Amino acid sequence: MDKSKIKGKRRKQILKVAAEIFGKRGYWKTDMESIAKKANIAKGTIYLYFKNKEDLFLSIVDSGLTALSEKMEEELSGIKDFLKKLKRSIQIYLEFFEKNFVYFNIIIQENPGLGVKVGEKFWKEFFEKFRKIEEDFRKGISSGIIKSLSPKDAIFSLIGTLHGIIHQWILSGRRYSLKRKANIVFEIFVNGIRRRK
Amino acid sequence: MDKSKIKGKRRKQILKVAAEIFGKRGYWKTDMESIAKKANIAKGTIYLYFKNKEDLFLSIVDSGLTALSEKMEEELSGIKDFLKKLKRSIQIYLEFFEKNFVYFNIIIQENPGLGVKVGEKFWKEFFEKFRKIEEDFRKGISSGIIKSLSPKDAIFSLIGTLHGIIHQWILSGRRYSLKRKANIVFEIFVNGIRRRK
Amino acid sequence: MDKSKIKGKRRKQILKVAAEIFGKRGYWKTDMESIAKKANIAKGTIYLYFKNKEDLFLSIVDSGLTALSEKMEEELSGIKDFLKKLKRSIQIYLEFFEKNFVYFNIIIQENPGLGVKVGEKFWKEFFEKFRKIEEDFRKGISSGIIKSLSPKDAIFSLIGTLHGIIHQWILSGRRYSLKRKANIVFEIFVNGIRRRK
Amino acid sequence: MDKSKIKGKRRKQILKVAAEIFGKRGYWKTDMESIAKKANIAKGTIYLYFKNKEDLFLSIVDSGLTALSEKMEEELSGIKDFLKKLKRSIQIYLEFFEKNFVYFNIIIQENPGLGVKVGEKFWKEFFEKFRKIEEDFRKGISSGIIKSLSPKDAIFSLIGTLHGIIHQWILSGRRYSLKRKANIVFEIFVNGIRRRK
DNA sequence: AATGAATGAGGATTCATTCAT
DNA sequence: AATGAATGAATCCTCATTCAT
Repeated sequence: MDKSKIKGKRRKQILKVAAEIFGKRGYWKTDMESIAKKANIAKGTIYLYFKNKEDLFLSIVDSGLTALSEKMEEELSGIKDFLKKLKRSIQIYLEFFEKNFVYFNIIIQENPGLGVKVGEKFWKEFFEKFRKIEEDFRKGISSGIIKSLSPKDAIFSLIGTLHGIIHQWILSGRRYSLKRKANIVFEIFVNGIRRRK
Repeated sequence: MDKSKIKGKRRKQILKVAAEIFGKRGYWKTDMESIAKKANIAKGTIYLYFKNKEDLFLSIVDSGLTALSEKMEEELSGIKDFLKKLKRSIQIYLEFFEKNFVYFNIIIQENPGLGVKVGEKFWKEFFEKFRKIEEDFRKGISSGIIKSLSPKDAIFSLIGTLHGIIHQWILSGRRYSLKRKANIVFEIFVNGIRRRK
Repeated sequence: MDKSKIKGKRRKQILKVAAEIFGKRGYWKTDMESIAKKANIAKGTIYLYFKNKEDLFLSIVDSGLTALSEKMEEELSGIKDFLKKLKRSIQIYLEFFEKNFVYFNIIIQENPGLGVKVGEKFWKEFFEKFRKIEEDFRKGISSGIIKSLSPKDAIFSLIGTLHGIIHQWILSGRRYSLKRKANIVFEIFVNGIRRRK
Repeated sequence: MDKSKIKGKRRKQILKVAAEIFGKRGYWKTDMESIAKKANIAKGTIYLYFKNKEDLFLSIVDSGLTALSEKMEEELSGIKDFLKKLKRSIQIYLEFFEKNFVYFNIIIQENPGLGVKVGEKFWKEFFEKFRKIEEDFRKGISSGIIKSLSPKDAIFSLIGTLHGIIHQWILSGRRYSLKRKANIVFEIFVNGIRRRK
């Protein structure tokens, strides 16, 4: 393994450990010392890979958003039918946070009051990448499958619904399978937007 | 005006000022000094009314939740019809956060990493008080008005949808009337849960 | 004693203690903890009176320069004769650093590499206030008492000579009276080292 | 070229680069990383040639003092006449710092608060080597050329005057030739500022 | 009750130095 | 000899909380 690979590995190791702690304690209750200790490295080493605490945190957010984005891109590219695409999106979303539930706190809830607001970052960047979904909604509307409503309203409602369901799952102690809830979200959401004759 | 009333007044003044700053800067970026200054009192005075920073913050959360609860209790008591009640609930919810939008950050988004988690507090306490809604859902199901689904799923979906819509409103710079969105939320949510023949 | 007086006193106490330590160890080897300890106060207290370490240091420089300036202003105002004035200036200068010799390190030698360079500050600000000396030199030249040479060259030579003498005094362990050297400096500067018949 | 020569070369290269940075930023604001980068070597390599940062710095001081000493030794050996010797000394001194002005900061001004004080080192070592000058002064006195004054006072005054002039030159942005000031220094020092009829 | 000066634990960050490769 | 990743001691500064007045 060459050096750059090792460097990448170390970086990832820090990201992983830090995500776990940030996810558990939140940005402000997490100190660099804890991350270093858990990663079995010295405090200073973190600063070789990340400019500062904020940079480390935002790198986690970024890597999370990127992972989710890529997963979606990859899985949805082949699906043409709007409703099937929607259903698969919901599944992927829930699967992702079931598997990476620490990211839910980090990406969605955490509001570190930094220069960049993470919540904002999520809502903006995520939808930047998924402007296609907005496009899909538009097509769905024009094809008569779904009601004539603002695509933005629809998307924010959907994401909101998903977050509500994830929240419930976390509060209940994550004792059931989150991705099984995909059907319910789909059912509630779609039969609300589906046009009836 | 007797002393206890004055004391109550001073307390409320602090709560109000603190809510504003917490709402703007978040829990961790807010310092007691700023609150004292904005309230034109000495730092030490805050500690006569609140045990510590956390207590002050949670008192704001409480007062917010109480205000919202009371408003709902008051407005919904006379309504019998489930769908009308639901619609009014949505309206009140949106009206409340349009008027008190700083509370959205405080009650919903802020995750101070304190002993008591605020998000948790919200989802738990709020629904504690609104167990009635769950009851209403049950009735709605048994009367055949709505589909047979878990009341919890339904409520979390609804609240999630509402938060999504509020989020969108905040990100857009609060440039439109939030309560006008009540119809859309109702439409999306209800026509999803309404049973069709 | 009213509060502002007490506050002024505390400030001066910190300045005094800090000057001593900065003078002994230099800017970079001095840590805030040491100053606090020697002043019998908490670290944080220093920050109530000074924005940061740099501010504290520059305040010392300022207070030193001001004290020296005021002393000179006060003592020289009544003297008309150029050579007498010059002699008195030399005496005051040497007396000042004999009494406040820690300031010699701080004001003259220390080069903390801060935004404001202290040496520069000294040479500039000090002479700003003593532009009169330059004026006096000009008069001395036009009246034929002294040679026709650049006043700036003369002043820098004089100050340089004084610093050389102070340096020698410090290196020798300050075992003799510095102000007794005033005559020698005056003699060398005014008449030179060459013997006249 | 044999190995020891290469080693000497590498050492000199580091000294040169380090002198430049130390001269510009001062001891404390200079970090080993910057020196390594500018010298196109690894940080660790510096430690093969110098024990530590302090050693590197003091080596620069030494090399500077040695260069100046050797230059003087070389140029003054043939001159017998005291005043001519004095004049040439002044010229060499100014020439040296005009050419190597970064050394002025390093040798004269910098006060790193190290175990060995550089200023002290300068005044002591330099005069150690130039005890001859003291001897010359003594001869000058006994031959009646110069006044009967303490040779130490005279030398410290001279060096002080020179430093004042160099300081002025640096503050003015080094926009004129420093060695041209040799005459003025000589004139002031030897004959004083008083006009003779 | 109110004040605000004082406290000091806590935490981010830097950087000289080491050492395995 | 050379490297540069890793170390961790050192240090500045913040801010919630206390308490004498």
